[in-house]
Amino acid sequence: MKSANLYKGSLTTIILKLLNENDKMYGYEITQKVKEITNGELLITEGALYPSLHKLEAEGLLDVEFSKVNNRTRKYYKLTELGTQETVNKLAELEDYIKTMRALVYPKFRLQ
Amino acid sequence: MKSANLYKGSLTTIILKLLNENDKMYGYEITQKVKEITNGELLITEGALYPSLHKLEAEGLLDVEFSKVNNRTRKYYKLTELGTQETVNKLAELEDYIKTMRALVYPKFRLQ
DNA sequence: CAAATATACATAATTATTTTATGCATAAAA
DNA sequence: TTTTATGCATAAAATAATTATGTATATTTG
Repeated sequence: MKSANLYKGSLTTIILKLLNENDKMYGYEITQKVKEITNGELLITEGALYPSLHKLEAEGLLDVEFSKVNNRTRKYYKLTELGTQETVNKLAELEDYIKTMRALVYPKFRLQ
Repeated sequence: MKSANLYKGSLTTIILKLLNENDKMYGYEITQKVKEITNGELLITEGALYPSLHKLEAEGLLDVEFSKVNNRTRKYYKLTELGTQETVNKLAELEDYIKTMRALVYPKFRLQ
């Protein structure tokens, strides 16, 4: 997903949140949306994205729906009920992560 | 380092920053300090810590110094000049990461 | 006093995630 | 007509962490 490897482990959170915002999206669209929002800061590779989408689907967090546009196939993903719940969890985990990291790197932000 | 895998990729940043704050530390001390600062939120495993310290030393970011306390050996690490520079980079990367993730998960925080 | 816990380091096997490379296919632009 | 863009997918390799061990000494607890 990029050189700075802090993004490792963040892909699921990103996918779930984008789907929460956009109702339904297809893989390529996700890569472009992330590129756009981050001004090219973060580029999601297909080798990371597609396996991740497949896994989320297998876990029942995403539903799939195909459609053909301009003679090209799109595979749309959308959140299931369970996926929406997991989105909430993942966002909370992100907040915890940020809070904890701030406590570690800015001693003034000590927790407690 | 913990269940929530957002921490993957953050260990180097944590180690470097702690050494920047504390001048010199030994491995076990680092695990305890992280546990303390994060109120037990983040537990660094030895299997992750020691290989990471060895790698940072091999890259010339850390210097090593042994000392014997209460008949037990401690291996103290401290930042080299290069290590201090890298600390600055890692902290900047963390800020970028947080900024980018906020842009992704809170659309109101759009970059640009 | 014996057993458990804490201190202190280290590595190997496994697992998980990502990068890099490759493959297929169609459409649009240069 | 070749390159770039759109669209999916997977396999090999790299990276990083967890889990499981191993060694050794010190301290605490029952």
